Amino acid sequence: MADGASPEIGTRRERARADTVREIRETARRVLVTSGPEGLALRAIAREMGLSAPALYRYFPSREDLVEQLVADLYDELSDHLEAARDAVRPPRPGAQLLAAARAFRHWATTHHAEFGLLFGSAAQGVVSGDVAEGPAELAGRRFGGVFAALMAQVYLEQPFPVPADGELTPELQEQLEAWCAKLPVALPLGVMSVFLSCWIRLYGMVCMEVFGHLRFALADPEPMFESEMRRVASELGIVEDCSPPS
Amino acid sequence: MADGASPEIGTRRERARADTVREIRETARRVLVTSGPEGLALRAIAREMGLSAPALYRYFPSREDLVEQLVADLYDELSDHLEAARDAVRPPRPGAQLLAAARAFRHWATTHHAEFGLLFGSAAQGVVSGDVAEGPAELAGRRFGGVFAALMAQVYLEQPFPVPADGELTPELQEQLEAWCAKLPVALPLGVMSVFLSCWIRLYGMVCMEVFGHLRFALADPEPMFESEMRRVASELGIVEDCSPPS
DNA sequence: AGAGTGAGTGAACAGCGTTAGCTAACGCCG
DNA sequence: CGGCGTTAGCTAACGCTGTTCACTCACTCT
Repeated sequence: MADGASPEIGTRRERARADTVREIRETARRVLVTSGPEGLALRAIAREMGLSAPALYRYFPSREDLVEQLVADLYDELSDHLEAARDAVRPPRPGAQLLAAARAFRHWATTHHAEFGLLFGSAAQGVVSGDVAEGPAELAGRRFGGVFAALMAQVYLEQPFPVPADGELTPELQEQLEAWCAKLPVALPLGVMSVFLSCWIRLYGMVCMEVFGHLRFALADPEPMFESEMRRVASELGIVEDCSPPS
Repeated sequence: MADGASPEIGTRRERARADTVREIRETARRVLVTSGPEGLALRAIAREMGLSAPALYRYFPSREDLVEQLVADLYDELSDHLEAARDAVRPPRPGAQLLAAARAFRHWATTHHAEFGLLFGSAAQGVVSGDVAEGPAELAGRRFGGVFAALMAQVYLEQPFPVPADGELTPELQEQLEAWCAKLPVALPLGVMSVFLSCWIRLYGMVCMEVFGHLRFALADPEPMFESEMRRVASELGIVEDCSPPS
């Protein structure tokens, strides 16, 4: 999807190279799921595809770059998953679609622990890097976030839900939200942005806690709590459609 | 605090050993902050205290156990920090204390990135381990959670806030919450437990996203958003006290 | 005083990311 | 078709990691 180059382009060598790069990414993906984020070693990837480790340096300048490419691939895969769930909703009302995407997010996370850990855990570049690295991972991450943002906007535009007026927000928060809004394609009331962030925080928090095991102190099976949270969020957004999960 | 043994106890050797263990833990802590979670190497710890790496195996059976001990220490330190913030609130109304603890949590997280990453990131044992390991880290983690749980209970007992009735909860969720409630010292309505979890999810989600950099796509400075979230949560809990941060 | 225990050591193993230097095959151009 | 430059891949090596083994030395207890 992001690498949508027709296979007939470029010289023979360039095609072979592109194939190898693709194979490396697929193999890395496979090693990730079988060995976990900690076992994602260059040598393991090379071994898996019958290469020596230094050979990979012909294709990626360092392990970090390879991992970043993998992160981008995973974000894309996750985005595809969300969009598929969104588009499968009949009738296509934005509210139901938003809930479907949220459930798809949790489903993907719980069935792809290693991948989720790589994307959203602290192992990513997140902990320390101060400036916003404009790599492919960042780009793919934006696409992922955009899926939820677009749905949220549609929900609001179709049927506005109660939102704090600009005056109710702290001046500091207004400033932050305005700066963000300026980077977005469509302008929405600042209150909508704050509600979107709030909802996203709840979804992220819930799923992260479940996958990282920080909910086991209370719940053996977090799904009912997840559904409860979704219901609360949905009611805050004025979503009145059938909220029962598709199961 | 957790290791409250008087210094006069045990034989000479036992005291020396306890001192060394303590020194190892302190050194590990120091290495963690200077080199990050990835740089927390046995050899680095040993080097820092003029030892060879294998010497540490006299005190900890593996690096994993040392890290677990460190996690427990950090949980204790964080709990102390929260309790100090809680106890500094005058007058000591539970609502204001809960807010103070939440702010102290964020403050500790943002000023202790490496430590927070070790406690709450995916690098911990959380991603894979299926069963609940009853190590010292788990115990210290429970103490940490207990600070918030106790405050929440006090807030409710002093002035009950609106809470879903048992009948409004899914049977599955009721079951989960009852199982949890059975492990707790005091029994509270299931609705309170669900609201507590919901609030904790929001706090955890907000702080995790900020520290792990998953909020930079929107906010350069997440503090105003954090305060906004706290205000929302507080109003849900019927907390009407002065909500302004102490700054 | 002699035995035993335990702390600490260096050497070693397997694995990691990464670099350097080499070989051999490939594609292109005259 | 012959030669040349590019490039994929290799091995060897460096420094790092966690961990084990065999050993020494000092301290403790009988």
